[in-house]
Amino acid sequence: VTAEVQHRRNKRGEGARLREEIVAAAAALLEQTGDEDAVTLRRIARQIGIAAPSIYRHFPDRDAIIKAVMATAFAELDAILDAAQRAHDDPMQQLHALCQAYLTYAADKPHCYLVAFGRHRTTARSAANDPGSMEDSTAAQAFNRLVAAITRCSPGLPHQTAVAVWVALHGYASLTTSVPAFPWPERRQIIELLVDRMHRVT
Amino acid sequence: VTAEVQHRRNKRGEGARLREEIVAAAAALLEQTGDEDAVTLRRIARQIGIAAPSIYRHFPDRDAIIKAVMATAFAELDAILDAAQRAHDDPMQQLHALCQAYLTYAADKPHCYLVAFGRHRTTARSAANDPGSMEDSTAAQAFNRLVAAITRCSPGLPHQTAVAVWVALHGYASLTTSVPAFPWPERRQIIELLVDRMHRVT
DNA sequence: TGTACATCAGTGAACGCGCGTTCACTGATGTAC
DNA sequence: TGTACATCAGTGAACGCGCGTTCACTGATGTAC
Repeated sequence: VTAEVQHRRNKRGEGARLREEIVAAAAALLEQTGDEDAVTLRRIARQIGIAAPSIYRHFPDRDAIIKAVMATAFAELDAILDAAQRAHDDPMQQLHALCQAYLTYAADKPHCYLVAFGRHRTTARSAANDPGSMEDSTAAQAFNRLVAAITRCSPGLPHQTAVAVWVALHGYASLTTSVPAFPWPERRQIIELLVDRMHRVT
Repeated sequence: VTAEVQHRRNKRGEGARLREEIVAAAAALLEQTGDEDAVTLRRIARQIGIAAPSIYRHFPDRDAIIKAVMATAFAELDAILDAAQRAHDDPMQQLHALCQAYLTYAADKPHCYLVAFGRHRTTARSAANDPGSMEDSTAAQAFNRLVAAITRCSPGLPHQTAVAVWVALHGYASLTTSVPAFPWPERRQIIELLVDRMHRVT
């Protein structure tokens, strides 16, 4: 198992293409293995069919690749949430669509999602050096959509309610991946239950 | 940095003591680093002040140590939940205490908690070989306490409601650790909100 | 149209590292006589 | 009470591995003249 594919050399000026291939391969590796540490330069290189040092033309070090993968994942999620919201006019329908899209994304790329929202180590590390880093702010951005949608639906205590909904969505997304053997209710059922009970300020 | 402490040789028949020290050191390492892969035989040995091969008197391989740490964590959590529940007679107070205890444990040992309930890789791996493994069943055990407590409080749809509560607790526990920069509500507030809205079948 | 050359995309060999694990061992200690 | 010995707890050196990263390089390709 030396190389999965033989890589075709890019043309003059198109070297940047390899950058995308590297990020895509890293994301695929992360999704397949579910292990951030399994995403090594050498495995990425092997998957693409290039030599490992070629990566250094595009990234200063391994960590930069991981960060690029995270940035891509967050951008995807954000785009999906945005699209889901725009598809409806009614605030309640928007909220439903938002939750649905959130869980669908997490189910489609479970490990990318888990690493993106659960990488305690790097968050802990980077939080010491530079608080409010990319991850935190983009996580906050995804969250702010939910806050806004929930605020539109229910007049009272929007922040706490939104936190409760987000927290439950994240918990469902995480646990269905971590403990698949459990008899989980359907996505739609849990969303209906959550939204139904949460949005009413009785 | 060769050895943190010089380890005193155990007396004849008391060799089993080292086993506990190994598990404790591994748990401490996991909690400090937040990274399962940082728990290496050599680091454990260094922390205790023994030679790395000495570990093989007590564990067949590295994986067995990690499993022992997980088993200990689950046992602790279960004992804590049990104690919280026994401290009250009223079902509603029991439920509150249970949720409180759950979140307190997760806050005290955040990384142990996260790895125990979020180790997607090993769960994925072992689920292939032996479905319904130790982790799953013990996770289910912790969960079944919640189901029982919630069932006692509310007559309708206990399973889905219990899932919603557990899922929200897990999400809160995970995200407060992963995204500490966020303006999280207090533990008590989120519990009151959850229990209050969830247990009423309107 | 031909040719020299700068540049760009990518390579192969090598480095030092920490790791899990194996092996043959050492030396203290309790026990049998 | 003394001593030989089996056993138990733990060791030091070594192995092969995959890793991130560095280095001097190769060879195709577009461009200037």
